[in-house]
Amino acid sequence: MVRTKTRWLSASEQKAWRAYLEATTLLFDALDRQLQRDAGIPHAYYEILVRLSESECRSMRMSELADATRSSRSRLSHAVARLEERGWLKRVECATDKRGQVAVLTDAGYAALVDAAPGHVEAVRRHMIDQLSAEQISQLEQIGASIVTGLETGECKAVRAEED
Amino acid sequence: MVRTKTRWLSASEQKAWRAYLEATTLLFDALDRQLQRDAGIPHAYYEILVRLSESECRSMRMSELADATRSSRSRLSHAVARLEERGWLKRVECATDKRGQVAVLTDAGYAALVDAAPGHVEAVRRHMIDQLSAEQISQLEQIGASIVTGLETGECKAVRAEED
DNA sequence: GAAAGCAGATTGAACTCTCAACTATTTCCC
DNA sequence: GGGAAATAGTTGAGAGTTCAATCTGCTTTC
Repeated sequence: MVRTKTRWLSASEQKAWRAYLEATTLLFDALDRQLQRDAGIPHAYYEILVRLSESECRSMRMSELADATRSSRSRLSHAVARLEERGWLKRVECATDKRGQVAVLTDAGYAALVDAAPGHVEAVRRHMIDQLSAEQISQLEQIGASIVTGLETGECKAVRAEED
Repeated sequence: MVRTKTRWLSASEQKAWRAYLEATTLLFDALDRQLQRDAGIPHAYYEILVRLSESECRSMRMSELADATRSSRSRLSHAVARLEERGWLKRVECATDKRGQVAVLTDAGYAALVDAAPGHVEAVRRHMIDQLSAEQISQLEQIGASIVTGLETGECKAVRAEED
């Protein structure tokens, strides 16, 4: 592999990257702590409950759920197993595909979510939304969307390029 | 504790939060994978090396390093232990405070960082910087700074408020 | 100048996440 | 139709993170 000259970050780019990194580290840690303390689950598990609660019949195929939560299949399997142990959801076989599993939120799981949501939303609001102007919030949405697009469309290209 | 009415997120606030969450999840996962693959360390460890490399004598007190990397003391202890096993840094006793330890980057650690940096910076550039306009980059810096400020100044207040 | 409390750092256990390997089923295609 | 390849999902091992407990040494206070 030919090593081309590294395009280092400019001073302003580095400053932005570090601010973003620092803010995100602090914020995500704070949110994880809040949820762990008040609901006994990490944020990743909370998201699983949220997605299930928002979908038809409070259920989703494992792979859909993995995509929706931006989680690996493996991570989701482990997480769902833990949540199942608590009785917050259950797995049932998929009717149309014998390989498939469908995760279904139970009433207990829904109740747990209803319980956890206010505290979590308050934390998101206090630590993030309330710190930003309306303008910044819409900027952040745009920024997030751009990054997501880049990562989604760039993956194949990137992988291929690295193999050259 | 009196439960006041939850201030749910508006549609636009929620959209922004989810875009940010999604982008960050994807981005951090991509960066972690890149570093793990090419340098054999997670991003948190990389940051430790960076901070040490930037400081006087390539060394820092453990607690300073923990603050600089926004890491818990415990996490840092474990991480430094791993990096020490590889010979990338070492711990020496602090001259002025017998409780203290100073982490020092070794030549091998510095070499590993020099090796890892180009790939990591390329990944940050490709997945984030290149996806954003110059304006968005400066917006993101501001947004990050605001969130950090909120979390730093808000912590004491928040804790106290919750105990009321 | 001793007791009490505080600060710096580490440890171990429990838990989450990643990676690679694996099973089972479906789809592709000749 | 039948074998190769792709898809769905799980599993176990190894590694990182968190939390609470602990240990040591500094500092405050009376």
